Amino acid sequence: MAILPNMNEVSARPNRQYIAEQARIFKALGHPSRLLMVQALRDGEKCVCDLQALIGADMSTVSRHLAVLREAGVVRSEKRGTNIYYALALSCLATFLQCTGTLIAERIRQKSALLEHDQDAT
Amino acid sequence: MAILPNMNEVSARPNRQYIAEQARIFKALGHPSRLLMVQALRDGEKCVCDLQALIGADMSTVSRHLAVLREAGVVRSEKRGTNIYYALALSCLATFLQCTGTLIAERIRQKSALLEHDQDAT
DNA sequence: TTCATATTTGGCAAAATAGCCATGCTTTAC
DNA sequence: GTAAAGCATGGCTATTTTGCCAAATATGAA
Repeated sequence: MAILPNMNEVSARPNRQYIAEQARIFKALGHPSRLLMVQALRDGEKCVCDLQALIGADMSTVSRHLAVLREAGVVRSEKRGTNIYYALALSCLATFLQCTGTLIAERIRQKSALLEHDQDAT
Repeated sequence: MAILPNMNEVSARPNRQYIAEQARIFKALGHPSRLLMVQALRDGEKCVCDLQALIGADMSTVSRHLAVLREAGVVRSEKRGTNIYYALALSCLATFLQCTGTLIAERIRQKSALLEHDQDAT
């Protein structure tokens, strides 16, 4: 029998492959264009053309970004007719986006307030 | 009054700064060494020396990684005596790590099974 | 003060990433 | 069959990231 990763062991002391895969997910999400596409996919699947319109970059660029997301397992793609439709494949992502979103909004708010204060002082 | 980001607007149609900040968080987490440190910090704060022992890279490398995490707002640091202690600053991260962890463990399990199957066939 | 310890920062070379253009592939329309 | 539409991929350059060494900084001990 092959050496299978033990769930408990994984949780306690993650092995290299496990960490690498998880980092891959974060890395895939760590680009504005890719994150924007993922945000959009929360509303439902979209074809590459839709996502290209959203990003406004070359089709080839969008396609590569989608490949990164797909290979990380963040999205999945399905071909129907002449189009390829992408959809979210990481259900728990929405919650996390919501949470960080709230935090970031708060941080941006505070930073704006700080800038305003500095302007008042000068 | 300064233009403050509106929460509703942010949720519906994220602006550039918002997306960039959120992507920054993911990017920071998208490196095996940084992710490993963050995983370790779930157990509580640690000094840089602890984290260096965990990663096994040069101290300067670890310090740089920590700076990336700190600037993204994933961790915060506090100086006490001659040490600097790092702690998680993104509470909702633990849940997401748990969720993706389960998913990844399952994927790795399936891939292992596939490899084993291929070996049986050859 | 001087020394040792803990951490950050400057600087550099190697590696990875991003984005564009041109090209190739696949499916539908004609 | 040919043409067109929708995506992916090869290939290239510019930029960014990574990781090390050396040097700077800060803090506590002697």
